[in-house]
Amino acid sequence: MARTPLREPVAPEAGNTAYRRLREGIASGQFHPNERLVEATVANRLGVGRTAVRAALVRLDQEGLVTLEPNRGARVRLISDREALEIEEVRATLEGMLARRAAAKATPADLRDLRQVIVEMRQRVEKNDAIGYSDLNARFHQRIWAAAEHATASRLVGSLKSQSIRLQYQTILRPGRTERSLREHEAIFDALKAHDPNAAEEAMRAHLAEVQETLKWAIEGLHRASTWLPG
Amino acid sequence: MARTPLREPVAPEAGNTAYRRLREGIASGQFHPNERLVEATVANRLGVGRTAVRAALVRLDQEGLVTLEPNRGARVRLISDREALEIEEVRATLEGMLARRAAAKATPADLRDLRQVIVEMRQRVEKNDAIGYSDLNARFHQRIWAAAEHATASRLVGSLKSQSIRLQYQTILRPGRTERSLREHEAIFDALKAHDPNAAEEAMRAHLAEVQETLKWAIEGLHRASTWLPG
DNA sequence: CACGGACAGATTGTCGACATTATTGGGGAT
DNA sequence: ATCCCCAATAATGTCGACAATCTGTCCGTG
Repeated sequence: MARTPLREPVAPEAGNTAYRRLREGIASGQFHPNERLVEATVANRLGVGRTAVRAALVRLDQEGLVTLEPNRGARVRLISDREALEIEEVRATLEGMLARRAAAKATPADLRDLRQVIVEMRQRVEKNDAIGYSDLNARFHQRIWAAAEHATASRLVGSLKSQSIRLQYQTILRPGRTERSLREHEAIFDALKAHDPNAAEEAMRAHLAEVQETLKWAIEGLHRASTWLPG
Repeated sequence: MARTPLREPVAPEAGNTAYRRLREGIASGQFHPNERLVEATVANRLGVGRTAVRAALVRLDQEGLVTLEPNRGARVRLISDREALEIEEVRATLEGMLARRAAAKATPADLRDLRQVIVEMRQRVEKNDAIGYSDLNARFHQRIWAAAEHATASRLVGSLKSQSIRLQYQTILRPGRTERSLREHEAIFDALKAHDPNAAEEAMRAHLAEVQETLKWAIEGLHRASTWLPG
């Protein structure tokens, strides 16, 4: 016999929702870099209690999306240009290792999925759909992580990726980037298919070196268009 | 000369003490692997409020030292043997990269400090002081991270290290390990002094490959002496 | 006019109380 | 005897209140 509650039940997972929405808000730019995150304000805005916000902030601090200073509150963490490059460098190192392992361990199912992603990528390139291509790009890499069966490295790489969202959209837009990117991905796939660890790591590193170059290009572009407002 | 600081994320006063003491307790084995961490109990034991414990648990979960399941509480995370090896593998990859960078960037001050550490290491080896050697080992590696000026990678490696404390003491005790380890460290130092990136990365990887071997040896040893009960 | 101390407002840190959810153990029906 | 359902219990999730701390401003002093 279900007893009627006196009050509409609050979200049963307020903490989780606070975390997800805050994270989403930061990723989508609703909360700007260096913006102060006042607990009470955020709590109101998200419709949850301050406790939930606080827990979310601790998590995001550990993840590097937010900085949390004692008695001085939280701000959206601004990933410096230098740090963005550092992140990309670490990512290249780790993903190279993952590609190596994936080459040794890839199953037919892994290869089938990857081939499918490549096929879809070609379609997006033909349609000049850079955004769609970007999604597929993420899927491609994640599929390799899964094939490598290396939970530790995968977790780290995933965490790094979430930190570098700020510049992601800039890099997508480089003219001609998608075509080159597609060829690089094909090279990676070929190496995986051939179960050649050295080639796989090499192809992945070459690919991510190109991504680093694109990132530098994007950063310089932002500097050149330095028309940002004080405050 | 200004170096990029390796900033540990800090949290408030009581929360901070709760975090540190819990972490210490897990590292030192006061809290056993898979042991359930009931918030109220831990709060009493540490003499802080439940809120502080909860915040600490969130951080430790994010760091990988405890697992936190919704509505089901926290337990000390048992790092599986496989995971320990994974961690060591990632560490080798990242520290190899850091050694490479350190070789390019090392200043005379860096090299002087490292040489000093090596000198002290020799003394500990002569005195058969494995524990003291282990401390110096940590200092040696951290000094290289600092020289590499790569905050992102340094933070990750530090976090990994904290997760693999469980087996650390086992690995120290392997007979003859310290002597070999010393020689490996000397090789790393020579490469850094010569500002030879390739040699530095190679020496570091060789060193950590040996550490991985020792880890496997320690794990097998524990299996052979498998007379302990799951808590 | 510059400097520094102290006050006021705002924000974070901590705690205890209450609601919600999992777990355990017992009782009854088959 | 076994299984299922349900109360009792224990632990977690959430909230509001209060204390501690920080920040900016105003005012008196030199």
